[in-house]
Amino acid sequence: MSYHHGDLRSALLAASFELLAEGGLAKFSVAAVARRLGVSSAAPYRHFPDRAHLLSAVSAVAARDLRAAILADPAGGLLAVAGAYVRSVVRTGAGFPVIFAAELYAVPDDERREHTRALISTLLELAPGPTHTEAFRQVEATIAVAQGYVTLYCEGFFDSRSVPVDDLVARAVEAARALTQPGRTPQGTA
Amino acid sequence: MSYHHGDLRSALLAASFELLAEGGLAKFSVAAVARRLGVSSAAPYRHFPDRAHLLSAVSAVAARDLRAAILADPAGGLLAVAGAYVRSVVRTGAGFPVIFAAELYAVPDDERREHTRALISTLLELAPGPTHTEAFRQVEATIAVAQGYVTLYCEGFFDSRSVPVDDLVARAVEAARALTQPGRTPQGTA
DNA sequence: GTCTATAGAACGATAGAC
DNA sequence: GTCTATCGTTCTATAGAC
Repeated sequence: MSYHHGDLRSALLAASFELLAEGGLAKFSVAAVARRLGVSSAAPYRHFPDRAHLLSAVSAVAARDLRAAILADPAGGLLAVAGAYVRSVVRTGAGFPVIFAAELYAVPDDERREHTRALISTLLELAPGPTHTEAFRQVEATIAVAQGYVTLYCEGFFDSRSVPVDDLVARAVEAARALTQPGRTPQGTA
Repeated sequence: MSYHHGDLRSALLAASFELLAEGGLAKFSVAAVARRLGVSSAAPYRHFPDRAHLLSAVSAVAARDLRAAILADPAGGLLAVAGAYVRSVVRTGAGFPVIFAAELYAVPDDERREHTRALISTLLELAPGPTHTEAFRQVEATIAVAQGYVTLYCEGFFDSRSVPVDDLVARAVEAARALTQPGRTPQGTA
């Protein structure tokens, strides 16, 4: 080992996203990240005090980038949320289950908290409303269907070779469109 | 240790579901299952040759029970699929990501394959169609939204104390209703 | 059919050399 | 700031006693 990197911190984050995209949180480990970069397993601990803080930094970047992707999507509104979510998360492996991972709740990282707050705020602004509660439900449903497609895709339920990401995005957007289409009657489960 | 069980095999399956419901696949391990039952970590290997075969048996039971729950749901059709899926999977922890886990693909277990085949078959029969392809897409979307709600719920995105399972089920069913409502125009993403 | 004991691997994290 | 080396833990799986 003789790796001298200019910015190991950034490299660790990039490698973390690679690992997450390939195998999800299950395959993520500090050791694996270090291995991928050709540095010792101790090196990451110079930049992050422990595994949780590394994941927290990953969460912050994921939240920031996801928000940016949503705002840049020409579809706009919740359709942009669904489309950008599926496309981003399939690529980075870091969707809500990583961004809001339970193991991060107790990690005091102001930067992460600021980025996740901004993300949620943006999501709510993109929902048509009319009430705050209703907007929240619309965001919920949109993220749920997008995350659902991502989960099934990443777990191999779709044949990833025969279903390109673009098709997956299209299906999620189509589902999101149906979810918020006006004229339907939201009533009980009976 | 002095545990003599009449049917350790069944107990191992039950304990596996408990673990999955509490912590998902991440917290599942043969050792943890044994620990929960108060038996030695070697005991499970008398009933299952390895971890993959234990999980395969879990998958078979999950597929069978999920199919039964769907068929027993008075809502019928894809609404029953969404409702029963959310309710069952929140309780058992074993949804599609477990039933069709990638690590099971190479495990030759005829019983599991038969149960999963029957499940898929039932799902397709419940979709309104009209074409086979369209039915498949409808099932996909329904499972995606149901799995999405489950994922967000289990990852703690919802406050599990303030959102009872019944509410979660209701929201998923409502979303599924929107997904298959007639009159909408399935077109491209533009 | 369950136990004790153990081998071997992966991981989180730390100490100390450089 | 990275390395080597190491400790303690958890896990999968096997061997052998009972």
